[in-house]
Parts: sequence; C-alpha cells; structure tokens
Amino acid sequence: MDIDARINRRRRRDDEPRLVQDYESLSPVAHLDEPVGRAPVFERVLDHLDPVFDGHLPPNAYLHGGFGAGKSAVVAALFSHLSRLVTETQSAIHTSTRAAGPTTPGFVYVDLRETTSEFRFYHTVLNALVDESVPEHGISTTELTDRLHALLDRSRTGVVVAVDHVGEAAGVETPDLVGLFAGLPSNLSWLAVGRADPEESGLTTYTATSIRVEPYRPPVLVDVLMTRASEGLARQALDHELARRIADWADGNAHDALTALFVAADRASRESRTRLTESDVDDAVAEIPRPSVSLGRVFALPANKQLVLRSLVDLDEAERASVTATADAISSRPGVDLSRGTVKRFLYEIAESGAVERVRSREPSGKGRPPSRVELRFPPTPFRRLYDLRQ
DNA sequence: GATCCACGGGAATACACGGATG
DNA sequence: CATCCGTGTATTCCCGTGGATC
Repeated sequence: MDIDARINRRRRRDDEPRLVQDYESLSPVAHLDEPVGRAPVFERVLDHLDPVFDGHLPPNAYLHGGFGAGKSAVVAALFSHLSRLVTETQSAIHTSTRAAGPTTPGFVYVDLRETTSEFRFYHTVLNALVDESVPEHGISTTELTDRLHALLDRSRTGVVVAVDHVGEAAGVETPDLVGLFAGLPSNLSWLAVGRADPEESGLTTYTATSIRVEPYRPPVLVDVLMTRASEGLARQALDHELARRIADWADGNAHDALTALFVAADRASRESRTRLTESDVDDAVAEIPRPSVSLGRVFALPANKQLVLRSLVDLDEAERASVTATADAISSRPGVDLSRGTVKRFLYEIAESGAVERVRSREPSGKGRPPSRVELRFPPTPFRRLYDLRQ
C-alpha cells in the first residue's frame, strides 16, 4: 500500500468503518510493488537477466502468457526495482569514485499501450535514461534518436528495455517494434512481453529465449485476492470461501478475479454493508463480459475517448440502438465538447481497440445497411468508479 | 519558428436490400 | 435465374488545421 492509501485510511477513522478503504489499491490495473504468488516467474526472469550482474547484456527475449497471468505485474515491479537499484548505485559511485561510469546496464520499462507513436516510444526510453526530463514538444523524433545514440555510444554497459503489451491491437505493431529497435544502437537488449505464443508473435527470429508464464492456480489466486482485500477493504470484509469462489470462476486470470472483487465490493459498499456476500460476488461476476478487454487498455485510451466511454456507460438501451444514435446521444451530453461526427468516429476507433464491440442489430426493418450497436467489452462499474475518481 | 498530435470534416468505400433487366 | 442498379446506411480513410509546448 502506498503512503496516500495509508493516510486516507487514517483520515476516515472517524467515519463508520468503511468497506472500501481505497479504490485505487483495489484497482485491477494497479500493480503491487511486490506481486503475490509469482516468485517462480521472478526467478526465471532474473535467471535470464543474470549476465547483467556481471555488467553484461542478456540476449533479447520474449515473456509470454495468457491474460491476467501476472506478466505485467512481474515485469513492471522487477524493472522498477532494478532501475532504482541502478540509479542508487550510480550516484553512490559518482560521489565516491568520481567519473567511474555505470557498471550495471540501465533498465527501462515501456508500455506499448501508452506508446502511440514512434516519437512516444523513443521519448519514453530517453526520458527514463536521463535525469532531466525530455521535452514533449518542439523536439523532433530524429533529435530523440540522435540523443539516444549519443547516450548509448557513451555507455559501457548498455540498457535493457522491457516492452509490455506487445501485439495487442493498438498503436505499435510487432514489425514496427523491431524497426524501432533497429533505430537504436546495438548495446541494447529488449524483453518483449505479450500474450501470443512465441511462434505467433513474429519475434522468434529476434529473440534467443522465451519465458512462459502459466496461469495462476486457484489457491494462489486466493492469496492474491486476500492480499488485495487486506489493502483496500475493511478488515474481515472478504472471507476465504468467497475468495475461493471468485478464484474458481476467474480461471487463472488475476485481472478478472480482481475486477470481480472490485465490483462486488462496490455493490456491498453501496448497500452500506461491511462484508461481501455471495450475491455480491455473483452479481459482480455477471457484470464482467467474457472475453473482456483489460481495464488497463481502456484507461490507456486518449482522454476524450475515455470521456466518450464514460458517457456511453450511462446511456440507456434506446440510446444505444445504433452507432449513429449512440454518437448523437453522447455528443449532446453536457460536458462532451465533441461534434457528433467525431464521437462517431471515436466509437468506431474504440471498437477497433477492443474496448467495445459492434454487434449487428435489427434484422429486417428499414432500408439501407443495417445498423450495429456497441456493446461494452469491459465491466462498467470499475471504469465509472476509477474514472470519476481521477477527474 | 519547430514539433507533435488531436480534431473535425468529409470523401471514398462497403454493404444490404429490393426492384429492374437480360 | 443470375446480374446489375439505385438508394440509403454504415464504415473506413485521409488530410488540413490549430493548440500546446519548447
């Protein structure tokens, strides 16, 4: 739990004991500093990275596993710790033995969900490697790669870049990714992270190793849930049996399990209860579409697209009859300052991203091409809550 | 003055259907 | 019967403009 969460928990001491202490630490997209139950995966990734501790670069690699298997949780946590370690030891070296260059490679974590352009990609990498922050405007993409070249040519040890969410239908396609790395010096090693099997990933010709992450087994998932509950919920709010119920349903997918916990807690909280019940869980589970898209992907959409979705989740069925009707309804909402045409295009683009799905509706009636309506591919409750919380 | 990118607007294209045509 | 055509929608695609920032 971070400090804000701790403080918030204290601040609410006067109130009734609240069921939901902190929505953010309950969020299925938030990764813990120390993920639960994935020790073997940590070990395998560390085995791969081992040369680093002798000051060498590991080969390129691909970490893969199903949705909600904990890939991001592990890699994000690991790289955050590693880069912290590097900066700490570097500054130590700097003060004691002046001018001795870094002895360990640098570590950068790039989330392709947030990488919508070549510029963003290089910007993220460069920004992670230098102390001062790199401007986001008024600087060209080639200027960024020039600086990266200069930086890496000077570096004796190079850098390891983790690239998460490779191959998710989004901005950067796999061939693009290979091209992006081709634009950088060779003392750089990458660790791609994605869902596809290695053969389908299109990466095998560039990687020496692949590491497979198995889905969570139910007992481990129960641990994950209990840990989250203890961070974000009142004491005793979730009993073991219910956690089991969620874990069994979630089928190894921690994202879905945590989402179910979130929705169930929200429901119980709205009814001012302090413990979750079976029907909370059943309702929660019913709200989660399967297959669903990761909430992380939804929250990675540009602000105005999230705004469109925020309106969308509040529309009634009639207003969702067709894409056109939906766009009309959304664009006429207070707070939405987008033209109807733009909303419409956004809806199509959001469908492209997988956050909503277009479904052919209406069989015979009317002329012309039959309309489709959009259906959510994510549960509305956590999106609403977290979105509103962040505004 | 440079750079990136979100928006808006609209053109181009695809699709469904029914009726006309060969 | 197979094909073409016209109409009305849905969907995709493209590009110029302007805001924000350095």
